[in-house]
Amino acid sequence: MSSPRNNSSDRRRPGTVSIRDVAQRAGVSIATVSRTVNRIPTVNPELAERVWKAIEEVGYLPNTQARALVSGRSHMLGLIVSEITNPFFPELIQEFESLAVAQGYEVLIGSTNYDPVRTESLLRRLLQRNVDGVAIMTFGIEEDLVQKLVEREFPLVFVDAGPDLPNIQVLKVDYAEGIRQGVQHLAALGHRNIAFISGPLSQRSPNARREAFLKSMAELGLRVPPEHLVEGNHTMESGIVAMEKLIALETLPTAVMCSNDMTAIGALHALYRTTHKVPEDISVVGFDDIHLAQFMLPPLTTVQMSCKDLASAAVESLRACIEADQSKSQRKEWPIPTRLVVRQSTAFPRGSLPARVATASGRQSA
Amino acid sequence: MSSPRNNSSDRRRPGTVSIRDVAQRAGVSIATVSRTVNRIPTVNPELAERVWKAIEEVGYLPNTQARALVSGRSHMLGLIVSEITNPFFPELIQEFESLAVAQGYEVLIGSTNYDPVRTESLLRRLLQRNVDGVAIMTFGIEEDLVQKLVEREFPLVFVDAGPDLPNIQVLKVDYAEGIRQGVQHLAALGHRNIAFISGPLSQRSPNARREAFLKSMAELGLRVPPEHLVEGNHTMESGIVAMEKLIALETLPTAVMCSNDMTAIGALHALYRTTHKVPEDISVVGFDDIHLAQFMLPPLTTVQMSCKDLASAAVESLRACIEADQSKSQRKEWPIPTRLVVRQSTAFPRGSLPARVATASGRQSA
DNA sequence: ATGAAAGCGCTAACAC
DNA sequence: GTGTTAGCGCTTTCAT
Repeated sequence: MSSPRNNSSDRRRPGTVSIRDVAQRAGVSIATVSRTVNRIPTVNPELAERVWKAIEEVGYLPNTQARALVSGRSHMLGLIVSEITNPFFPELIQEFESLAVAQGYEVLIGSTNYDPVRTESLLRRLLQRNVDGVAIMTFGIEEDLVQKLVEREFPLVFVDAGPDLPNIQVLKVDYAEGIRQGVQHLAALGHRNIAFISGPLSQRSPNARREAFLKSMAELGLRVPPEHLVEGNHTMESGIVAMEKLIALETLPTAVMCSNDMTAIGALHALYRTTHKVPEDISVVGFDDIHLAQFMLPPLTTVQMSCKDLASAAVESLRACIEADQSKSQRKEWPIPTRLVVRQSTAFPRGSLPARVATASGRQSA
Repeated sequence: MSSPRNNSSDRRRPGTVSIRDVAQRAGVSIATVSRTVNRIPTVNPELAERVWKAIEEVGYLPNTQARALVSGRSHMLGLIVSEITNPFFPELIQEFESLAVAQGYEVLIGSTNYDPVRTESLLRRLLQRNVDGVAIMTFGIEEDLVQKLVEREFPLVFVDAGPDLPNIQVLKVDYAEGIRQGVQHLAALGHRNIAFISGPLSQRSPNARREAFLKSMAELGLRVPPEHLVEGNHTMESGIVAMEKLIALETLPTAVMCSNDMTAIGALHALYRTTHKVPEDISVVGFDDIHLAQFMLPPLTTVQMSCKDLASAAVESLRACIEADQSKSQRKEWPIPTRLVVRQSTAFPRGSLPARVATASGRQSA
């Protein structure tokens, strides 16, 4: 009658206790322990008490892997970003993680680094790990790579755009409105000559931002000469390069709208190396409102795309998708609002009456 | 004789194929499939061929959870950082992740946000997920929280310091040398009046840096008045506050050494708001060499503590620990070197002969 | 209400 | 060399 299993044998890590240890200690079956842990209401309160006590005593922690294996749900979420060193993402990740953990999910983070090979292997890893859902927050990913996830009907959430399929959620950032907020702000200050530094136009979201800029300008009846449209790639370095191109122009625009904050920060740096002062000679507006923006010199006026909104919509939509009856889950779009945050990188264009007033009152230079 | 198991039943995700599907398709047993996948050399090449073909055809991906359950190894590594939004960490994470993935490990990232409650739950999650090892890169964590990990003999790697136990690896950053490099650089330029902005002194590593500063100054026979020792908390905000305290002093030091880059960046900001110019009036040195440092205005002179070195030592030591015979794994220290990166936030103190020369040659102002 | 037992997908003895 | 089988730790019928 002796049990063939020896609890302290095998490759088990020392100190690891299983459900059986708890059952034995509490003098109940493992089923009862399982039910107690999962708070099934039918367990006798007295037994439950004993079980909890035993759990405490032996330091039992349910093994997530085993749970996942039998339940078919891993309680892990995949989060795919383009590049973790881009300051926009850590803030998003942090928020996403907090929310996910609060809902009982673990997060597997992967960055594509814009490398399709890396992305492919990343997706395979997520599949093998059996994540319950994946948030693809890369602002541009090759659609065919996502094919496998789609086939297996993984709940998926995209930013901006995604295949038109069931089980897919899309976070729609209102670029049109966000960019318009920036442009209108500049126009309201009196700017007519506004340049735009875009992100990589091979991607969807940067493209949407550029289109939004052109549309906003057209709405105001403002012309945008082609040389005022410079392509960057959303890095600070590319912002520097792009701004240098603008500086080399015969006539400097009086304001620059940027596709994201890092670009704007690059522009600020390029300008710092010249005699042009921000905002006196030229105004700069960013997009994203990353943490850094408020600490720039001068603090950056920018359009806020709330990380919190983005992250919470992502987690929420995935959770809904996962926990809903599979059959009735369907594509849904979640609007993500934007708002203008006015700081000190924008001002009236030099030479306008309000600018002179501002100058007279000491705003001009430190 | 009909199989009781129906492959397309249950909660299994559509498109999921198991080892049995492959076995059936290839006309072999599941054991042979397993052996093939795990590249056991004894399998008949002809059969292996058939198995690989079947795998390809049905799109089989081994289920990591099941593997982990039976093998006792999850192939997951925990990575604990203090705060993912601190720019130092994303770079570390990125490197750590790349290396871990290259070794076949997944990474579970957690940030403590300096919150013991959060940290506790984080550690519990890692335990439940059965990670194979944990890197604690927080520069300061309550030791008793790590107790459970230690008990279960999880391979652990710490930065700077950790309990003196087997299975524990320690990454020793050579602060003494790093800080000395910074101080010597300043001294070589002619600075005698050097202040220090520290990190939170309740933590080990900031303390070590401060001690190193005092020692380096003493070595040079330089006195440090108490008001030149300001405590910050390694954030940009605290750097601003600390620098403001220094600015309020009767005589401004001619140079400031900072405990980390974010602090130094804060100092730069505080100075920007005044009439004091960097580096003409005051030199600033950071520590870490985060990505941002090179893009500051002016680019920050700093002491590099290589993320790559740190990450690779962490992954390598964990891997060694995990894959080694448990019995012979023992505490080991891994030295992490530092090196000075001279940029443009440091110069000769104003009034010294070389400074006048520099001024004359147009270095003074833009 | 509780326990026994059947698996979840896989690896590793153990037979042949 | 290959197949059979016993679990890994857990959840969940199905009896009782």
